[in-house]
Amino acid sequence: MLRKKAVVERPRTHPEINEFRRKTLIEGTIRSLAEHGVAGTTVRSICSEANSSRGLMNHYFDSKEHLLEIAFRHLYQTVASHVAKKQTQAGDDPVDQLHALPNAVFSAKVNTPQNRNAFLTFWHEIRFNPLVRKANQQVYGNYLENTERLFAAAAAERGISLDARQAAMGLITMIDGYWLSLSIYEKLSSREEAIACCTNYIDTQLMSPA
Amino acid sequence: MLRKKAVVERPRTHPEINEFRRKTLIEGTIRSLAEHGVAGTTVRSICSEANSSRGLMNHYFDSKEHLLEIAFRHLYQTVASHVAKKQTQAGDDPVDQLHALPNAVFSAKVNTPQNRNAFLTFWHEIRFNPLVRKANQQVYGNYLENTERLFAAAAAERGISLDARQAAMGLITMIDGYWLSLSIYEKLSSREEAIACCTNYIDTQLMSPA
DNA sequence: TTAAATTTGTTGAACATCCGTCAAATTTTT
DNA sequence: AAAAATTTGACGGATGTTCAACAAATTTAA
Repeated sequence: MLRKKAVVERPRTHPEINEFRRKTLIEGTIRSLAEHGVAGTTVRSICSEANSSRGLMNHYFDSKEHLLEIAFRHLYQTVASHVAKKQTQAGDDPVDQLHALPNAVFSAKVNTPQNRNAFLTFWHEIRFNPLVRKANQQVYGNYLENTERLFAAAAAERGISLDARQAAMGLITMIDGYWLSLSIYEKLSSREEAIACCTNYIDTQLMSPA
Repeated sequence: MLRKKAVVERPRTHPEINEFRRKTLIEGTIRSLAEHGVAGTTVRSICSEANSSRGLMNHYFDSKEHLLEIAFRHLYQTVASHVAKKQTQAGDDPVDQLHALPNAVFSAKVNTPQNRNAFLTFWHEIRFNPLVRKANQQVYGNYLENTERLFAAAAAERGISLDARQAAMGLITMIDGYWLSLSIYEKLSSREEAIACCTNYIDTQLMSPA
C-alpha cells in the first residue's frame, strides 16, 4: 500500500523560520530538562528534541546559558499567563482572585509532569546560571508583590489586620511545596489536595485573629 | 622561632583509615553539591573537597552514583536524628512532638545554607539516580508515617476527627516549601518565619472542624 | 625483638567518550 | 546572484573509570 510521507508543517519564509526555530528550540529545552535533568540536557539533546542540527542552537541563541534563561522565562510565562487569565475571570473580589491562584497553578493544563520537572531543574539552575537567577528575581518579585496586594486588599475589605507580606510568602511557599511534592512523590499527593490545602490556607489567613 | 608543623589529625590504623576516608568523601560530596551543583560536582571536585586523590573515590565506593546515594542517606540522617532527638525531648504529648518537628528542621544547627543547597540538588537527583530515588522512598516513607501517627494521636487526644494522612502530607509539604524558599529566595523568608508558619499549620489542623 | 612477607592504602597518567562552540561547506529562500 | 538557513566535522577541554606503580600498615617467621 502506498502512503504519502507525513508532511511536517514547516515554515518557508525567513521571519517565520526564525520564529519557528526559536520556539521549537525553547520547547525542546524544556522537554529535555524535564526528561534528562540538568546534567543530561546538552546542546545535542536539546537540538534532538527540537529536530534540528547541533549548530542551530548557536545560530539562534548566543549560548546554551542564554537559551536556558529564555526557556525559563517561557515556562514561567505559560504558568503566569494562565494565572492572570483565571484571576481576571474571577472578577473584582480580592478573595476570589486569591482563590483563583492555586486553582490556576494546579490546573491540569499547567501542572503537567513535564512542567513540574522542568521547574524543579530550574530551581536547581538558579544558583549556577546568573541569567536564570536574574530572570527569577524579576519574575518572582512581581509574583510576590501581586499576591501581597491581594492579601492586603482582602484584609482591608474584611476589616482585619494582617501581615500581607508574610501571608503572601506563606501561600507562595505552600504552592512551591506542593509543586515540589507532586514532582518528587507523585503518588503521595494530588493536584486536588494541593488546591484544597492552599485554599484552606488563604481562608485561615483571612479570619480575624482570635 | 621554631614551630611545630601543624599536625593534621589523620588515623593510622586500617579500620580507622577506612572510616576516615569514607566520611571525608561523603562530606566532600555534600559540600561540592552545595557549592557546585549537580553538573559541577565531578569525581575530581569531590576528591578535591575531601583532600584525596581521584583514585580514592573508586577505591572506597563502587561508583560516583553509589557515593551520591550514601551521601544522600548521610545528609538525611543528620536532619532526621536531630528531629528525633528534639521529639524525644518534647515528651509524650503528640502535639508537642509535632511542634518539635519544624523547630528541629529549621534550627540553625541543621538548616544551614550548605544543607539546604545540598538537599535541593538531591531533589533534582532523585529523578535520575535510581539509588538515590530508592533511598528517598524508604526514608520519606518513614517520615510520612511517623508524622501521620503523631497527627492521629493528637486528634484522638483532642477527640476530633482528622485526615491524619493529609494533615501530615500538608505539614511535610510546607516544610519542604520553606526549605526550598530559604534555599532560593534566601532574603525573602527566614527560619523563624518558617517555624511560625508550620506551627500555625499544625494548630489549625488540630482545631475542631467548624 | 627484628626482618621479611603480605595485605591494604594511595597516586596520577592513560583511556574512550562526551561536552559547548565554531567555521567552512552546502542547501534553501529571496 | 545574493542572503539566510542549515549541516557536519573538528577543536580543546572535561568527564568517570581503570590500572600499574608505589607507600604504609599489618602479619608472619625466625
